[in-house]
Amino acid sequence: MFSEVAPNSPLLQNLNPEQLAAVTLPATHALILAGAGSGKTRVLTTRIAWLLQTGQVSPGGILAVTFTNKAAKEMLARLSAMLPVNVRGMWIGTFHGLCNRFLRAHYKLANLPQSFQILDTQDQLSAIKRLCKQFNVDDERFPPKQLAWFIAACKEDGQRAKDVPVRDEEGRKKVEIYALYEEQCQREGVVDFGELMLRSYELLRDNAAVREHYQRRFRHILIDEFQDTNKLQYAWIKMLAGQGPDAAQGASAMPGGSVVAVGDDDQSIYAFRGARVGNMTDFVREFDVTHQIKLERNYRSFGNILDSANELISHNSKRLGKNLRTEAGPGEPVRVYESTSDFAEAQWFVDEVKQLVRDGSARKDIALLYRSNAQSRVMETALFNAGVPYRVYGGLRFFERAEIKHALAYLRLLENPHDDTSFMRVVNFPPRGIGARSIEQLQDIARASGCSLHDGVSAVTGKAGANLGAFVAKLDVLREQTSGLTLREIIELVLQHSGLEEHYKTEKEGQDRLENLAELVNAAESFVSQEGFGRDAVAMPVDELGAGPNSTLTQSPASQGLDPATLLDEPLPELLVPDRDTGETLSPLVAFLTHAALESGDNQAQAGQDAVQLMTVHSSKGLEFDCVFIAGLEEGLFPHENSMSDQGGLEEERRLMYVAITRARKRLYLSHSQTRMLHGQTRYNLKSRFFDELPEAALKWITPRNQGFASGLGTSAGGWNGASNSGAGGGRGDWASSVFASKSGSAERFASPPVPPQRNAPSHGLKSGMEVFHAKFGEGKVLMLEGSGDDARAQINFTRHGVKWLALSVAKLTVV
DNA sequence: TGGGGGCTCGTTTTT
DNA sequence: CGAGCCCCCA
Repeated sequence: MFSEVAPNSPLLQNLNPEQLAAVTLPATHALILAGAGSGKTRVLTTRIAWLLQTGQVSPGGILAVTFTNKAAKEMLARLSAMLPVNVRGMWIGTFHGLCNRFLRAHYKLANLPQSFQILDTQDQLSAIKRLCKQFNVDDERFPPKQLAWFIAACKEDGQRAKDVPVRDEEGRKKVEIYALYEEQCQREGVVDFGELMLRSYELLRDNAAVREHYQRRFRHILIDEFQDTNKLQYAWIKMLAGQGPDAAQGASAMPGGSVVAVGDDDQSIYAFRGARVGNMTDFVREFDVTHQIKLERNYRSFGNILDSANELISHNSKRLGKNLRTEAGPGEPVRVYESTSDFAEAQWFVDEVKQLVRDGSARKDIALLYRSNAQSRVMETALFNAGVPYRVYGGLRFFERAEIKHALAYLRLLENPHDDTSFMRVVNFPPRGIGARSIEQLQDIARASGCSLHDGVSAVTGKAGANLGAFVAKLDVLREQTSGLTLREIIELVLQHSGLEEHYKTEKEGQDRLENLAELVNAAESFVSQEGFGRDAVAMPVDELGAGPNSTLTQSPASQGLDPATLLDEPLPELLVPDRDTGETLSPLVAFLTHAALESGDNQAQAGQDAVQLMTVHSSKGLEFDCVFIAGLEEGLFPHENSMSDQGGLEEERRLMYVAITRARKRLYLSHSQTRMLHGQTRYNLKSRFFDELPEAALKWITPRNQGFASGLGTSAGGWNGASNSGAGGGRGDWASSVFASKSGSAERFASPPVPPQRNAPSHGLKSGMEVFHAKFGEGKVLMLEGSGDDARAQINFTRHGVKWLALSVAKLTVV
């Protein structure tokens, strides 16, 4: 065991036995099931540090993959804090970042221009729209969004257009468009996110020399958030690890490195975008994984919170199996609140936050989580009115803002005039009299002669030709003027001469945009200095890539406390890729543009302030807060109605809830509302079934009884009163003592195990289709019925008042 | 050409 | 209800 090499290494101190085992695993394939808050990132980084320190591998032999830039950065930061090692030689980054690095190094073999640009989702969509227009695709039958999704899904599955099975005419057309889109991207020298992955994979698959080089190089492959990998990413890893299609052939297979996959099947919440939890079991089977370690000790939350998470997730059937435990004691109960309306819920939330802040909590340690973005509005309004600083995550990020995208488009055209997506974006921005007709004319010419829009301009005649010519001339002049300038100077010049700056100066809402453009200059400046062209994958000199494992150590091994004898410093076999001979480096501009595409930047609104954090449950993954509020826990919202049709969907919702619960360190609040404004209509929601899946003993119901709907519900039918309180609390009428079950009530507490609320046996005698009369809303027709007993509700289409949901225990209805 | 009015649609998202 | 999109009109 290598662990004997450095048994007393300070690195290994304070690790629990499972963590220690994971850190010091032998060089085999292993799966680490890392529960929420179990110190996963620490284990990953410590393992890398330990491997380096014990001389089992040199930095060049490490490949560590994450999903987000944030995770990659954190890993690098922790690592350089642990070891005085140059992180340059290691390949640590996101899947896409590493694929980009790989493709830049082998751009010729990948059949790409060295300065290829990356299309983000917006760019990809506009490229598809342009394509559809050009080929007269009916955008009713084939919405560009759907095509974009289709193409991305194909690529995630590793399928080129020719590989996609065609079943019907519609499928054939989609595949045809996919093929045309690929052609267009290739012609324009751009790649989308999926293409970064797919083309890297194909290059590894098809080029034995390249494949074997990297298989030999990467002795240790570590993957974070493995449950989120898609099919292609898993195939890519298999290829790099020498477990690809040719592995079984024996003789020709190169010895691949060890793969340590870290993940948590209970936190798999991205199936909707192609993630395959099944990769975890596939991995165990296909790599003959013999070492599996569970990290179940949680260092984040108190017992009641963990009990809730454990109990909830135990309702899922497809699990690898894992139970979080803590030594921190039970802590406070999980507080549950039921409100009458979404407004009331928001008001309660704000009041509670104010109280927490008065009691000494920092606002930034308080988070509000919700299932869908639309829920933030009412909460924001309440916070705003109360003057509580808050920050909403999600939304447009820095490099996605229109003015930034415009500036980047000019910059991209300097590097690559054939980037038609960028050309289209700014050909008439700021407005310079080039309208749809001129552009159509140009597109026709370009298509006819198979050239880029830029090259087609010279053939356009008349006034349109003159205007277009002036635009292209301006670009050409800019290109000349900026050659040899620093990145900062290039951007400043472009902002001035493109007319962007002038345009936003005169626009009345332009001040913010001008500030953002100024920020772009800053971003470029700090990219050049801080990222230092090496820490960041994109800017690495090409000749460093693929070099031997020690070539990137800046200090001698001995000076780093490494034992030279144990370093794997034999030179790697020559790799016959032309780019290595040239020693060319990427221009700072290309590097910066790549950085902008791969790292869309923070949404910097109110950053840095001590503000309450608002976000969806999805974007809360990986974060933790002292106090967490999960709001809108209602059937249809959470679990979301669109996910409830199948078992898999419901289980993913449950995992989502599990993620949400496990964000909390000290205090957790759950809330649901009886009514909610949705799509401009008041909806009457049942409380989420997830309440029925939580341990009663860990909960504390804090809703006053009988507050109900007596206070009035505006246009509603009078709504609920306390007695119909969703059956939410037993012990009705006694809320001062207020520690009781969230569901069945004290009378049934010792009865049978939790039973889902009955959803049959209506007692009201209504049926859908019946004509009814309501004192306030008049005549209507029953559309739908839900629930039973006190929870029974009917959806009724009133002739005069439209569709409404009514609580039958309250609404006075008579059958006509 | 571009702004405004009318229309539709409405989970979750990173790269 | 409100955001984003498209089309039409000035």
